[in-house]
Amino acid sequence: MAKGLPKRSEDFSAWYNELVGKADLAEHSGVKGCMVVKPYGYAIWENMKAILDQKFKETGHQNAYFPIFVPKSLFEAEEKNAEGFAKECAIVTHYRLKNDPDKKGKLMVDPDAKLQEELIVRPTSEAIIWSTYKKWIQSYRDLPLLINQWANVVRWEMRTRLFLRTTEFLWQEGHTAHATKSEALEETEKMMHVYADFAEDYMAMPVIKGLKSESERFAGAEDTYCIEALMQDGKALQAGTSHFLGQNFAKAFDVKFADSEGKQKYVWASSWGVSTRLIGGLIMTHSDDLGLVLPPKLAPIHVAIVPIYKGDEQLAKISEVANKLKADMQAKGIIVKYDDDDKRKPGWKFAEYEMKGVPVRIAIGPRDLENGTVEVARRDTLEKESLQQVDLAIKVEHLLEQIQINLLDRAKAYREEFTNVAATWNEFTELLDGKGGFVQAHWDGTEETEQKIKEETKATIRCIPFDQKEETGSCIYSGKPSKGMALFAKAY
RNA sequence: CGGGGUGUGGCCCAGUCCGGUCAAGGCGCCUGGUUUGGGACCAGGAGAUCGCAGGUUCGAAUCCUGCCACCCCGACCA
Repeated sequence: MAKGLPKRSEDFSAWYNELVGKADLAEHSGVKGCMVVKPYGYAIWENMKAILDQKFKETGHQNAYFPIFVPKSLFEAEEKNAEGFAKECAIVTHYRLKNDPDKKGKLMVDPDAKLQEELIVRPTSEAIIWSTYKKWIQSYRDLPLLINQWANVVRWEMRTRLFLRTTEFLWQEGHTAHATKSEALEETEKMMHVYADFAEDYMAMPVIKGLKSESERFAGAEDTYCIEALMQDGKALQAGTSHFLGQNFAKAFDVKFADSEGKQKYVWASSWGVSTRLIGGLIMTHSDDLGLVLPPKLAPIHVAIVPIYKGDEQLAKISEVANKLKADMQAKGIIVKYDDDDKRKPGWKFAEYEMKGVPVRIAIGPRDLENGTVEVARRDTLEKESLQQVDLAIKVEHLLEQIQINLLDRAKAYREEFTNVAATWNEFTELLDGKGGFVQAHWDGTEETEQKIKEETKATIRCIPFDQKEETGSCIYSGKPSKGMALFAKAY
């Protein structure tokens, strides 16, 4: 692994790009905008997935799987949804290749194999799923229908960045159907909280919960709830969304049920999703100029043990101690890698595990053998201390908990420092041009104002936070009356 | 879609302006040895039709034409 990263302070974007590569998380593939998620990066996703999946099941959802292709006629059924995604769709038009008569050894699309109806590669699955729900739902007894899907989707974006915005990405999408509006709203809200809890409890990434403005709302939704996180460069990241879909899809796909009185009614819906983008958020929340910093609850490896030795005999003695400590830690559910690879020197390994964000590193050398100690280094603070081998597993267990807490505290403190209230337009622009971060300000609630602010400052309304005191004021831009504050930021 | 850039062993890249032992260097890999408390060192070795297709020329990584791909910056977006 090559050494050294660009500094965050000098070029955040280059720092991020190189970190993703050097920490062995992902790389560009030969396909435009599409990434290869490498084993170490995928292990993080698997951890996220396992926890989220458990949370979905605890909240009553079941997993299912729907096709990657959506026939155009289904896709266009819900007009707003179709319109919103139309300009970023991959479309399958043919189903066969043939040998090119003009170019030996080359293939060409067989013009005779044109599909009667084009297939859209799903950018999201509402259409295909609601066309299926029509068959599944007849009675109020079939409701609520609570389904989640783990899948890949394709959105043909102009510009991509590893994890943050790739043409193909992995995600989960929940699609639920309910008998009443209030149930659907409750579900929408519940899943936003599930996401927020996951972000804080596992990713150690504090988020702001709120409502999207109309222009930022999901195409086809009545309301979009979201969680917004703040990255170390002062830009916001939309980390998850939960949509209240009203009866839009039920009407578009004619999904009705008979209520207990036998009356036919349209069902109410929600959909919600998070993606591999969370990994980008994880990176940009905690990592430093030495590399990745991972919260223990998501780290593929909790502890790396590095032996420091001269000769096979000494290595054998160290290995004996290391393996015993490893077994003790594993018994507590700690994931330990004992790295006795003789081809790498300790210094190389130290740098490598720092780059990969392993929360705790333990070094064991001849001095430690004599003293019954080990050297314990924590990734978050880079502090090192010598600890007695006795009860090490318990100490490491506590240390991992402390690291998890510290990362969240640190991220919260950062966010607090970079969340400011602007009372005047001057303050507003100065904050956005200067330190960046979230800026709370009164907004008149109109799309025109939102658009003008975006044009002049590049900042968008990330959300109207739920957690704010009722307070009237006047719009930062137009001076018109405002019923509350919106949260602005430049965003990814 | 605009602007910029890049394409040379597995990876990073020199060389391209000015055509001629130019296919260099570093990392990695293989062999052997010495090393090991913050990215070791020595010796030897393997590995490239220089993105693709044409063209100019005695001769092309280098010049010309066309094409393709990817990256970065913007607009758009999770």
